[in-house]
Amino acid sequence: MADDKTEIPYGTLDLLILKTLETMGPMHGYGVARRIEQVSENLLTLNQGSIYPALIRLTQKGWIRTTPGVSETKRKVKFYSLTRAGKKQLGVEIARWETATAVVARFLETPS
Amino acid sequence: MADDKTEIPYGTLDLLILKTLETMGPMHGYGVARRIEQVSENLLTLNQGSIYPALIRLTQKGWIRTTPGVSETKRKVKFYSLTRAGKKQLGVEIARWETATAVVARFLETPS
DNA sequence: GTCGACATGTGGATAGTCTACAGTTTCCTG
DNA sequence: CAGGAAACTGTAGACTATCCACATGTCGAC
Repeated sequence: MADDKTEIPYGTLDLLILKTLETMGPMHGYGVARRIEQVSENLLTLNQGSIYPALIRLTQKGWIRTTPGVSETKRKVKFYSLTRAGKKQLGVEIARWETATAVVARFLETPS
Repeated sequence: MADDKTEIPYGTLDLLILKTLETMGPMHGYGVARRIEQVSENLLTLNQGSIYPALIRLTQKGWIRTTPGVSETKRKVKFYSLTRAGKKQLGVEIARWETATAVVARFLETPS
């Protein structure tokens, strides 16, 4: 039991959030979390304890910005959206991820 | 700023070590580190402070075993080799890595 | 009015990397 | 043969990003 559960690959949450905002436009945190679970077909379960600290971190770095608004369900929420710096950062993160996977792939290709 | 330097993707060091030992047979820690840097074409720089704790961790989990020996350069070294459990674990780690990359890839495929 | 889903947050634990230091052995060079 | 470089093993402490568990508040439905 228990542990076929895949967790967010360490360090990729920023990437996933930025990409989600780029794809979907402004969203509130809860919605981002839902979207991430949905796209991953529930392979990833995203705790609140992960998403909000991450959003705060990204805001502090200037990659996303919040604007107050009202959700589809009429609740007051913070909408997060990509800044220009965030869009640039997304490119950086994608490149980093691709480098990382390429390196690991090179090991796995090696025949035993 | 400064760094385009790629670090070991968090959590993959075990995988890289196990795979290296599977591919190369018994090696000492220093050799494993060198091999990892070499295969990655120096994209990854593996600190001693990372490799030895990892080797100890893997030993404690029973995935690798040490035998004393002598290196090609005539120094007394510990040779590390895969145990049967380690070989099995390697399969687990590979599967986990592939799941993780597949999930992230699904996000990146999404057109902006 | 209260209950459940929506929504945002915080505190502490955990884990795996990093930097930086410390030490031994063998070979090479002057 | 002294001294240093390179091979080789290790430890301590910081840091970062995730996790789990808890706390708070809003709104619509019943």
